[in-house]
Amino acid sequence: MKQSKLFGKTLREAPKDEVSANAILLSRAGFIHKLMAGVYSYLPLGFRVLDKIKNIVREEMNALGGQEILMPALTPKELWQETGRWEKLKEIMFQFAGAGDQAVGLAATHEEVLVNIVRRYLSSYRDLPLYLYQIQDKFRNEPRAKSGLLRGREFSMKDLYSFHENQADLDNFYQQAIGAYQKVFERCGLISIVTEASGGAFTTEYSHEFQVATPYGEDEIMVCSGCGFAQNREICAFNDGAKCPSCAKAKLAQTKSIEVGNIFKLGTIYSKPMQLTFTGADGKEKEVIMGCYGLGPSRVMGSVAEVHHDKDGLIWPKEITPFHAHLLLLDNKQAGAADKLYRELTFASAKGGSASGRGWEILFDERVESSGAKLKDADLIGISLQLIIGAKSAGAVEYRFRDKSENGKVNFSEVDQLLKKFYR
RNA sequence: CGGGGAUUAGCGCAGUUGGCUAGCGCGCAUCGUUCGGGACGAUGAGGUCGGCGGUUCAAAUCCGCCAUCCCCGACCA
Repeated sequence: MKQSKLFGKTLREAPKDEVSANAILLSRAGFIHKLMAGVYSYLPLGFRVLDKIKNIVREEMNALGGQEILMPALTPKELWQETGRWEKLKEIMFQFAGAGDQAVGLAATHEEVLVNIVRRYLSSYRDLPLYLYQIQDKFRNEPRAKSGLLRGREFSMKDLYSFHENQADLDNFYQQAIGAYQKVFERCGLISIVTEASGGAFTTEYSHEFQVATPYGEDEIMVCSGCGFAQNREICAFNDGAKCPSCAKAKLAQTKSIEVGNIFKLGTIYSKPMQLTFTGADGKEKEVIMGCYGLGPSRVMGSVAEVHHDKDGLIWPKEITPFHAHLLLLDNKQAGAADKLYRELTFASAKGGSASGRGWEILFDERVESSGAKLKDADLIGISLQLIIGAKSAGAVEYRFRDKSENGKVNFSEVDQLLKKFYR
């Protein structure tokens, strides 16, 4: 991608009123655009990052055995009445009149919609277990949207639902899901803390939240530095500095954090009222045991921006960087060489898999701008690797990792190797 | 929903004891000189001053209502 053609511009100044790092930096760098409180558009750079996060989620959900589907956001009142949630969720759900005054609502979650589908197809224990998920925008009429992407009224969510014939099978899958979630967050460059939290109305057991420590988080958790025990402060019976109830060695420390995922054992809370049953091997009809597993890609993106930045701008972890490299042309005398390198790196063989095909995602800054402006923009945008062609690089290519871990020079012919070493 | 702050050009802001044609910086356009940490000069385009109503000879400026955004709190399957 040539940067002169890239839609979206960096802003020298932070948007008025924004305070959170993710809102300021993602806006300034041209990743997102706010339409109204808690509702954002994703511009080309932001869309690339969000898409990469979603694809990581897809890979890990598929590895769990999940099958991706897509459900509607627009839903009828009658469906929600089966579980009593039309009333229960009326504060948080956008509910309004559709055609002919039919009452409809934008789904804030999808248990009812999915159970309605599954009960149509599921009849035998042979159909279980079953894991279905979607990545879709959720709508929640939050009383107060805040902190950029961290709390929105429309936001991206991956929701996985599992269906089992018994509790033991759910328990087993639930543990696998915890592992998959940790893998997703790790790949996105986040350290997630598996935190026990209230099961809410779903279960007397704890649910588990995946929390990322950051001062801009709205949750508070108690974490043991020794054994990894963590509880949401809402349910924790111990105070900051108390001895860990789990390992009895280290102390608990209170930390602000942002919840990027939350998983629940639902049991039969939905299958019972909606009559989702199956016939067991013994010929008896039983209620399906369910679990649900939420993860917010847009909130992950905001959290990464909160955690990975410095005074100059964003610092994307390599798996979700909008481009593999930011190629900066700082010396017009070398425009030809830079353009040649850009074409070589981005060239993807038509046949696919050919040795000559590189297929790297490169943002090539060939704009008519001062060198200073290009360097500033590159740091603000935060692509993991910067490749600089300028008077100082003297016939070679200077490279810098945005996290400042490494820099140096390589020959033009060695850039592909450098990329391979870092990304593959 | 309670409390606080804000709303003037695409973005960030100045301008109120009410007064002539509403300014500045960034960005944008044209030309020239620049080019390794947001270059410089010249010229130019761009505004129902958030909305509605009121006071007045006269309102960005005073008064009332409303809307929106941000922060703190409440809330957060």
